Amino acid sequence: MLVRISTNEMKENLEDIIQSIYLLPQQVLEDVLGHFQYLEYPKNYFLLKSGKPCKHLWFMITGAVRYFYTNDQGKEMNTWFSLDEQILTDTTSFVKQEPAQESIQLLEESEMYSIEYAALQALLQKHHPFALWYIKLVESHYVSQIEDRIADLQFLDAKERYQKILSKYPNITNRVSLGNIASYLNITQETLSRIRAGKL
Amino acid sequence: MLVRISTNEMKENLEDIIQSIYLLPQQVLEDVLGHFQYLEYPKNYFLLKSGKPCKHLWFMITGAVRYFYTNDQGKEMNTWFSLDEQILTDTTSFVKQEPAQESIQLLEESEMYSIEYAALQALLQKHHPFALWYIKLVESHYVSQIEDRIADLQFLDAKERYQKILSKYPNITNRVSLGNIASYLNITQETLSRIRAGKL
DNA sequence: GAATGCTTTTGACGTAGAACAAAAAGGGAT
DNA sequence: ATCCCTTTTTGTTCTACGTCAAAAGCATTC
Repeated sequence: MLVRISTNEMKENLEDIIQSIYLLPQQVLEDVLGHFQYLEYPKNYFLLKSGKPCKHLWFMITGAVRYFYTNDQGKEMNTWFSLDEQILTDTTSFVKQEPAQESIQLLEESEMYSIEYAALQALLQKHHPFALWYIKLVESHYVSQIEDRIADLQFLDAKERYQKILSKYPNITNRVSLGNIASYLNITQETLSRIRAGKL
Repeated sequence: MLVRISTNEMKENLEDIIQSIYLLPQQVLEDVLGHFQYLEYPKNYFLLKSGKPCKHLWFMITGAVRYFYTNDQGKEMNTWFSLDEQILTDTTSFVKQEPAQESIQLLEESEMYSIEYAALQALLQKHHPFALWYIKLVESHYVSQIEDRIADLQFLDAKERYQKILSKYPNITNRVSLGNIASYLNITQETLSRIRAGKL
């Protein structure tokens, strides 16, 4: 499923998000916006399958996705959730254009804008302000989120990590199954069920 | 301790490292090199203390450092080691210029080049190619390393993580104490000692 | 509303690694 | 060599969480 909407309607949402990262001159902004596409995808759709290079950077407007690895025993292990207004990509695969080790799957029907790797690279070369914009994006999106996550994994136990994701996404339990959350927390669903029941 | 060496001597090492990230036009390169400083610090020196904003990006030439948090109980917990030719900074603190949550301490006498945050920002605004250079730096240094680390923490047990750091830094056991490595692996030194002895 | 298939909960038991304690093994200095 | 101080190893006990198994809850569909 893929729906295009009018350029005007599209611009409003996306423009705000882009300008909130780093203000671009009007002329650069126009050029940039022209390279984004509006898309709607159904529940369970794969934005990215492991083994393929990640060719897009997505700006999700509404929806929910999970990132996951498949381990040697074939078990899927969630590494991340993003709900609603978030920037999505497999950073490692995207920046190197190498096969991704993880997959990105929708947990709900979702709407988003996307830009292709090649278009992004061309814009970086063409517009100095866009390069500065992208630096801000990488710094704020990739880096800060990810470093937080390391500290969590290293210092918090299962219960604390559960509380933390609940405070980040208070309604996550209504949108993501217990099994998926347990996988993200790297505990079994039985253990998460007991944490939830207050037995741990 | 702080030693300045001649501009010529300095340039050679640093220039290679910089150009290996992304090739800069000669004129931009000169401007950039002029903003780096050569430094030597003694063992146990703190490049960064938690609570202070991280004002520098360091290019270590030789030496060894640990990154660590201090938890609520006052226990120091290592999050990372860098040995020899590595780029060092507390990314989160550096990009936001906010107080750092972690500290960076030398484990050996070390030599490095550094550039200040303000100088870096000015160069990014001034030179489009330097902005492209910095994007490469962030993508390769910050992002790839960090994402690997998450996968390790999430999917590998203590023994596997130990083997992995050994394969990254084969001689790490000669340069970093067992206690420091155990803290990085998030296990006790007793457990690491047993892993080393093959009893686990 | 019975049947079918997911998701979540509960129970019993096993285990990796923590915590605590104490012994052993290395270095330097004198 | 001897003393002192740090680092590493060994032994014992304890606990959070995993594993396996089964039951309960909740939707869909016929």
